[in-house]
Amino acid sequence: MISESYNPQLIEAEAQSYWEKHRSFTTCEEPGRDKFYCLCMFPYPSGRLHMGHVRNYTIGDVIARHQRMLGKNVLQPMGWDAFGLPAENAAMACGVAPSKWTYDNIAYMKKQLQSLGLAIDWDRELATCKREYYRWNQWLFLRMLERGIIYLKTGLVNWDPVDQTVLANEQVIDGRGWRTGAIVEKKEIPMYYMAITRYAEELLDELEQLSGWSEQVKLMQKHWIGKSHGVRIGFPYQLPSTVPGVVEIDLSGILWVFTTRADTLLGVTYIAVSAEHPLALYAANSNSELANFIKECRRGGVTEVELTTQDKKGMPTGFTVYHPITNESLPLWVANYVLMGYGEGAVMAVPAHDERDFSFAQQFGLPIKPVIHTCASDETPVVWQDIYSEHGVCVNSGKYDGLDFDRAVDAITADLISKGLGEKKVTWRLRDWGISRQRYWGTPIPIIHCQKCGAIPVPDEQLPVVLPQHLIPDGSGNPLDKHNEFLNCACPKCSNPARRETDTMDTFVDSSWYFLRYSAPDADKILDKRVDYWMPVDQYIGGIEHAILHLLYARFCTKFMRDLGLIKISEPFTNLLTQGMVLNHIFFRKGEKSGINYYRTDDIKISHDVHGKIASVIDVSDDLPVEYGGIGTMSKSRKNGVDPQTLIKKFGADTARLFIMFAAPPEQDLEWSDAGLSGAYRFLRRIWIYAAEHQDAIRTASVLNTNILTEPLKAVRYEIHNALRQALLDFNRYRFNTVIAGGMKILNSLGKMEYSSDASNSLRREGLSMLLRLLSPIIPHITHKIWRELGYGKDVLDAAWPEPDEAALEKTLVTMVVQVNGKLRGKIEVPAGTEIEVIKKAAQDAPNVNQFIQGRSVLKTIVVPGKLINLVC
RNA sequence: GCUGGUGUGGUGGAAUGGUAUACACACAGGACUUAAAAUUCUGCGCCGCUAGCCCGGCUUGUGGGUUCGAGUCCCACCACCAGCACCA
Repeated sequence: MISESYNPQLIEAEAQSYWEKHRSFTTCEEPGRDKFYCLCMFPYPSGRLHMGHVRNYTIGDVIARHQRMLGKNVLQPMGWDAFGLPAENAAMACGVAPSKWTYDNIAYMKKQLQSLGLAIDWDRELATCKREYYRWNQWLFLRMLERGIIYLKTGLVNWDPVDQTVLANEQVIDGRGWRTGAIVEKKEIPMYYMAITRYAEELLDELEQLSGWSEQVKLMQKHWIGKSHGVRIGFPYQLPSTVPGVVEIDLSGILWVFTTRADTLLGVTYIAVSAEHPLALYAANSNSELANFIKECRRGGVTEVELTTQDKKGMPTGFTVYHPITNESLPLWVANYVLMGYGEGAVMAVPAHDERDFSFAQQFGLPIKPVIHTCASDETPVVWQDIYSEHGVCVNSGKYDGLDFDRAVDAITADLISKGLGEKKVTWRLRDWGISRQRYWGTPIPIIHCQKCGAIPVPDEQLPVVLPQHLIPDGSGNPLDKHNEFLNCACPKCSNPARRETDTMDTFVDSSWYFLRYSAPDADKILDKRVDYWMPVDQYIGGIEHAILHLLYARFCTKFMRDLGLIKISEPFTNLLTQGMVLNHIFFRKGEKSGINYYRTDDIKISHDVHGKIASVIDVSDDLPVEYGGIGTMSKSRKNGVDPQTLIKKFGADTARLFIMFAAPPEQDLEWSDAGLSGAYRFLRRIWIYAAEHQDAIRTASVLNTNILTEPLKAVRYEIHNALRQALLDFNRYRFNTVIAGGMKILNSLGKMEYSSDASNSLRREGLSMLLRLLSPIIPHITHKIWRELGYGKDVLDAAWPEPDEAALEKTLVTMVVQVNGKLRGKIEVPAGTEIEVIKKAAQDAPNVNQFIQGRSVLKTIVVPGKLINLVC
C-alpha cells in the first residue's frame, strides 16, 4: 500500500537495503552474454563528495541502469584515487598521517556514495594507496625499465630556495612559494621518464578509430600530441675561446634548430637559444652580465603559461653563427622565450614572418627581412598582422624566389642536405612523461642505489616496496629521506648495504590502468583472463578537465600492457562522455599582505541590478564590500562549493539525482543555482501522489484494449506515446534533461484524465508503467517502490525497457505551418497522406495567408511533408 | 600566450537547416484556508495598434555572408569557461 505522503528517507533506505540484501549489483563474468562495462572516473578521497561527483556518478548510474534494462550484464565498479598531494597538505595542517586521513575520507565518502543509491558492485572496490594495488605500479615500472620505456634524465622543477623543496605548480602563487613566499626558481633534477613518445604515432593514428569519442576531445589530444613535419637546420659556428669556466665546449661546431618554416630560411636575421643552452652557458664564462641574465631567467615557475606569457627578454652572447646557405654572420642571442625542453632549445628567428621573433626583433632593434609574399604586402612589417605568418611565394631569397611553400621547403632542404646542414624531421609536441615526485604519499619507485652497482631495480620477488604508513610530512621535503627503516636495504646484486630510492610515482600512474584491475581485483598477478571478458570499457564518464592528460596516459599504458601480452585490446575506452564542470560564483577579498580570502555564499549578501546581474556584494559579518570573481569550478580552495550532503538529507537522493540531471545536458557546464531544486522535489511528489491516488484502480486494471478508447483518451494516449518516443531518442543520446522533461509531459498528460472508467484505468496503468520504467535509471528509489506496490513486477531494475506503440502514434490529421517568404503566416490541417498539389492549394487559401500573397505571383513552393509549406513570391 | 569549448526570456534550459523560447524555476493574479505553508487554476520574451482568441513588427553575444528558410552552416569580432605536462 502506498502511503499518502512522499517520504524519501523511508523509501530510499528501503530500496537500498533491498538491493543490498539481493546483492543486486554484484557482477560476474557470463560468457556468451553481452556485457556492458560502465565506468566513472574514480574520485580522489578529498573528504566529502562535491557536486561534480554527484553529477559524474549519477550520469554513470543512469547509463548503467539503462543498459541493464536492455538486458546487458552490466559492471559498474568504484574505487579511490588515493595517493596525492592533498593528503600531505592535510597532514601539515592538522598533524594527521596521510594514511589515516585518506582512509577516514574513503569511509565517509563511501557512505555518501551509497546514500546516492548507485548501482555499484562494491566487491570490486580498490584504493591505489593499498599495497595490493600499488605493488603492480612497481611491477609495471620494472617491466617498462626492462624494455627501455623507463629511463633517467634531468627535468625542470619549481624549487623553493628557502624550504629547499620541490613545489607543485599549484603551490606556486604569483611566482612565489606558497609557504615561504620566496621567489621560486627553476631547477634541474634527475627523474625517471616514461617514453610515451614511442607510442606517439599510434596514439595519434588510433584517435581516428575512436568513433565513440567527441571530436572536441580527439582534436585536443591531436593538438597535444602535435605532430609536425619540419626540417632540422644546422648553423655552423667558430667560437672564440673564453676564460675557463663551468662550461667547456668544442670551439667549432654546428648549432641545430628545428623549423616548420624552412621556406623562410633566407629571412633569418638572428638565432636565439634558451638560457640553459650549452652555447649560452659557454658564453657566460667570460660575460658576467650574461651570466646574471641567465640566472635571472631561472626565476619563476615552470608552467607553460608562465613561460609563454612572461615579458620577452634577451641578451646577445657576442657570438655569431653562419647562415648555412649565404654564409652570412648571424648574431647569437639568449632569449627567455626559447624553451630548452622543446625541439633543440634553439630557434632560427624570422622576424618578418613569426610574431614572437617580430616583437623580439623590434624590442632589441634587430633587422627584419621579409622573404615571403603574403596577402599584406612585401613591405617590412611595422605593426604585426597575422597574415605575415601565412604561406606564400618566396621573395628576396635569391634562387628560391617564386617558389611556393612546398617547393621552397624541398629546394632549400635539398641544398642543406648536400652541405650536411639539414635533414627532414618529424617532431612531436608530446614530451616523455616525467613520473618522479619528491613526495611521500605515493608509490615508491622500486629502485635501490648501491655505491658499487649503481641504480638497481628491486627484484620482482621483493615487491612490493612498502610505503611506511605513519609518517607525517612537515613541508621541508620528503619524510622518506629521513626514515632509516625505509632507506636502508641490501643491494639485490652484491648484498652490500644500499639505499632505497625515495622518490615516488606521479599519481597519474595509478589512474592509468585501474580500469583494468576492476576486472580482477583479487588476482595475485596484475591481471588475469577475466580482463578479456570485461574490457574494453563500453562507457567511460568523467570531467572534461581530464580530456588530455589522464586519457592520454591511460591510452598509453593500455598499449604498453598489450605489448606485454597482458591484454588483447589497444584502446581502453570505446565510448567517452566528458561531462561539463559544475560552476559557481566566486567571492573574495584581497588579503592584507598577499593572497586572497574567499567567501562562502552563506557568508555574504548579494544584491542584483535590474538586469539580474550582480550589483554589489557585502560580507554579512562586517557589511563591507566583497569582490565578485566571476564564475568558476567549484573548489574547496575557492570556497564556492555546494555540499551535496545537505541536499540529500533534506530532499533525498532521488531529488538530488533528478535535479542535477535536469539542470543541463551532461556535456555542458552547469552553473549552480538551487532555484530548481524544489521543482524536482515537487515532481517526485506528484508522481508519488498520482500513484497513491490511483493505486487501487491501477492494481486492478485490465490490459488496455485500444478499441474501447474514446477520442479524448486516444488523444491522451497519443501524447504519452509521443513524449515517450522522443524521450527514448533523447535517452540514447544521453540528453537526460529532455528525458526528464518528457517524463514530466507524460505525467501532465496522465493528469488530464479526470474520470475513472475501465479504459482510463487501463491507460493509467500503461502510462504510469512507461513513466516509471523510463525514469527508473534516474530516480531509482521512488520507482522501485511504486513498481512493486502497484504490482507491475518484482523489480523495476530488470523490467523491460519501454517502447511506444506505433499504432498510438498514427495521426489522421496533420497540422502544417504556412510561411510566405520564410515568415510564419498561418496553419492548415490536412488529412495524412494528402497529395502535395492539394496541400499547396490549401496553403494559399489558408486564412491570413491570402493577404500576403495578394497581388503577387507565387514563384516557388517548398513543401516539407507533414510540417511546413513555404510560399516564395 | 597556445589549444579546445560555450553564449537563446527575469533564471536553468528546448529546438535532424523548417512554428524560436518545449519542460521547469521565479514572478503576478485567482481558488482553498481564520491565516500562512502546501496544493491547485490562469497569465508570463520585447514593442505596437485597427486589441485579432490564426493581428503586425522585432528578438537566439556583436557585425557581415550562404540559403526559399539560419539559434543551427561560413567569416570577423567581443565576453566567459576548461586544459597547458608536479591539483586530481
